[in-house]
Amino acid sequence: MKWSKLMIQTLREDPGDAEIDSHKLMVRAGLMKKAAGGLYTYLPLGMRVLNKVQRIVREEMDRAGAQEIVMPILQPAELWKTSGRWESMGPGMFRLKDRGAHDYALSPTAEEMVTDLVKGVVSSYRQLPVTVYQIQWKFRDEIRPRFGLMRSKEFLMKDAYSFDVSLDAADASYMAMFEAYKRVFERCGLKAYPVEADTGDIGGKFSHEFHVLADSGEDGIAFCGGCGYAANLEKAERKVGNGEQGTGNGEAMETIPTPGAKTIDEVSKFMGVPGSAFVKSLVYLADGKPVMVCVPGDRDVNEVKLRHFLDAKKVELADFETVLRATGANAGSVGPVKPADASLRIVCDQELRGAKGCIVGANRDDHHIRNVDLSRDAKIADADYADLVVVRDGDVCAKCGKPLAIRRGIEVGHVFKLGTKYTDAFKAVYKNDSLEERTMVMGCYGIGVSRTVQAVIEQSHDANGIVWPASVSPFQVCICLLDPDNADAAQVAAKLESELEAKGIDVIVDDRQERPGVKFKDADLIGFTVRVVVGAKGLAAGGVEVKRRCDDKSATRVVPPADAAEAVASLLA
RNA sequence: CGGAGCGUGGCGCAGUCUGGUAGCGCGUUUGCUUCGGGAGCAAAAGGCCGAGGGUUCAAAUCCCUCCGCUCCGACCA
Repeated sequence: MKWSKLMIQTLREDPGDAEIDSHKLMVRAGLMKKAAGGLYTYLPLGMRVLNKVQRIVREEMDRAGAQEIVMPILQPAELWKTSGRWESMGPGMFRLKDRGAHDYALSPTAEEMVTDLVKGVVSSYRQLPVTVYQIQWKFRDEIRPRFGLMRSKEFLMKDAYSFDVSLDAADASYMAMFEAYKRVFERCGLKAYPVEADTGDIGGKFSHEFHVLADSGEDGIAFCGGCGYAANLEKAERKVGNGEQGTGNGEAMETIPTPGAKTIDEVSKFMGVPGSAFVKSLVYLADGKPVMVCVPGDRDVNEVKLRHFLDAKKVELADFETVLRATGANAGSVGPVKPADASLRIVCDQELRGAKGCIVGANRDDHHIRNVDLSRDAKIADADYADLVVVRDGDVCAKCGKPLAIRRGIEVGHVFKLGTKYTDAFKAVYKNDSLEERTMVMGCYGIGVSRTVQAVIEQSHDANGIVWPASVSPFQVCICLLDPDNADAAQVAAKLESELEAKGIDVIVDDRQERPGVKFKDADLIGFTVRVVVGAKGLAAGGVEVKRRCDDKSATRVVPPADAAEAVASLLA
């Protein structure tokens, strides 16, 4: 391919609206161009990368036994109403009407449609298991699109769905996808870590996310250096002893005025006591019902854990009026000791079990109580102590007791063991060998294909530009033809191009009438895996220069033109 | 949804406070010189200054409304 024939536009300056390196580089290197907020056009170079990632995904899905299909993006509301997600997806789903005023969604995912599909095709256990997948554009009305392809309104996703005869049988389908995902990311040149994750709105039994570590990542992940445990902060657990909170020795409670001090921080300063001596008390609404949640004063509530513990569909902080009614005080002065509503359920983080000498809100505006012994002074059921906080750096791993480290990650893939949430809703059943009807068991598996492209860049770039792994580089090789008007040089470049193509290596020849510096800068910026410099000066000195993008200048090798193709191939191997 | 900032040739920005009819760098075009890490000189093209309304003799600049983009936040008491 001749550079002069491709629509390539590189920019010398960073785009004004990009924050993170990978986003800036995608635009500067001419891989994509913003079309509107959260919407991008893939330019020829970016399209080549997207296609290469797709090819890898297809090969690994096929190898794992999944079958490719493609389902409509435009999906009738009825499907979504069957699962209940027409309501529960809320404003995150794009909706529109056809001319007959029928409601449709732009597919943000496709559990409903695929379940409806398989229900109509599979009727016997003999047809199971089956896993289908598609690579299709997905639409989500994100609250705040950002970071280029990391969170956009429209994105390319590979979504796969498995159907099995039983929960146990589904494990094999799950593991096949799990292994396929590891290979996909490895082949894309990515270090991606599987981490335990919450299943979120999609529902289901258990799941793993695949994360690429990056400071710009939107998720927090807890890693254990001891046993390898890795989990999203939404789910990560820690081990605690009992009664670590406070240092009391049975003194009587004492109410003290704390005028104007609302936050733990303020009260802590006012009283000259560290935040960890406090019990932070929050009033939540769990499916509309008020619950008080108590955690150590220097800890944050993990709302996902709370929701699971309360077995609620939705938990949210209560409004001020509810707080007042339940406790008798306004937010900032509430606590577990004798709230106004004596029947208010109080749940506590496990660390508070047996805690003595704590400071809590007094349920009276601008007052706190100290010397509180939770088991003596508050009405908390024994079963209402649970792990309810967000873990932090240095917490103790629940599995092995070693310290946890917190990192940021970009979620590039997610595998779920779904169970029967959708197959129940759609009555997707098969007949077993006794002619009895059984509900199929599902799994679902996603890879953010477009996000993966950007994650590769986020993980692999330097001050000069992108450093593509060979497997997804827009062109594996760039031949910088420094003297396009020099017949010898042009001929050497053309011959090398065809030799490389004969080896199945894709190559671009920079045949532009540009000075060498411009060509080098652009080659570094776009980041082609191997660069070959063909120039009259070099040829006169005996050869062409071959170098990998990831190597520094000192690694440049000069080889005779006849050996160049072989030298390039060995660098790509 | 709340807060903040921004919208000026293809890209990055100045000019807005203190109104007087638009400028810089990059890119583009042409010519000459140059030619191994983003060349120099000379000439040139390209902008209803986000949209609408208002104030004024006069608006990129002041006022109002709307639209778009970016960032932060969405109540951890």
